[in-house]
Amino acid sequence: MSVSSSVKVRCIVRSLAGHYGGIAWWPGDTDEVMIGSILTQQTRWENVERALLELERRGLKSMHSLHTAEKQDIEDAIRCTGFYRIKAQRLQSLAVHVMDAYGSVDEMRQHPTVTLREGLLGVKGIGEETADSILCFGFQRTSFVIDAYTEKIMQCTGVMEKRQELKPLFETVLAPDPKVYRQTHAHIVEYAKGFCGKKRCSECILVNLNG
DNA sequence: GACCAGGTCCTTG
DNA sequence: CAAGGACATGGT
Repeated sequence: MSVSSSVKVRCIVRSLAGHYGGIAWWPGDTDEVMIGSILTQQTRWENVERALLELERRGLKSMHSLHTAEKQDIEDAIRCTGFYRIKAQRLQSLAVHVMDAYGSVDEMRQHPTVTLREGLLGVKGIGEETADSILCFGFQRTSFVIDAYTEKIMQCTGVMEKRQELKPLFETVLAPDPKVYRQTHAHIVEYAKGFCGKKRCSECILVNLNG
């Protein structure tokens, strides 16, 4: 990673923090974050919230209950998030992984981030973004989430690193504080939804926030 | 009706 | 390895 990229990212992070300040994001418990991370794949958050309510109503909003639930019940509960069949499968695969490898969500907390991440990535249907979302927002770890918004903003601001390079770049720049990681990602999503929609993403983030 | 949403996996060239 | 398609519903 080049020095100039680090400088740019540092500047962007600071600008976003100054603009948005501290915003609460994903206050839910660990089980809810794990489930929501899968449901939100390629899906609007408002639809995910409805599915979470429906899962709760059916007593399925936990790794423990999903582990033994009927697949059909899960599908019915999450239909409104789209890709409901594959997502039901992914939720159960995650639940099986959690229960088989650790016995419980609470037991997972005892393990180091790299171990948890490796395990999560081994679950079919959990890629880097979903794994990092779970670690960052569900387990309060310093594992930065790179999503399509982050990638797009980086392109708009002339940070040339490829997607794979962005995670280490941010993790070099950010203070090693879980709260900073969560807020920075939240800031990026907030900004992107406002300025990086559809076609024109020509406005530079630094101009928008500072000029 | 077209197009997109906080991805991931599988198949091709 | 990069690119394209599949998975599916709901909102603009």
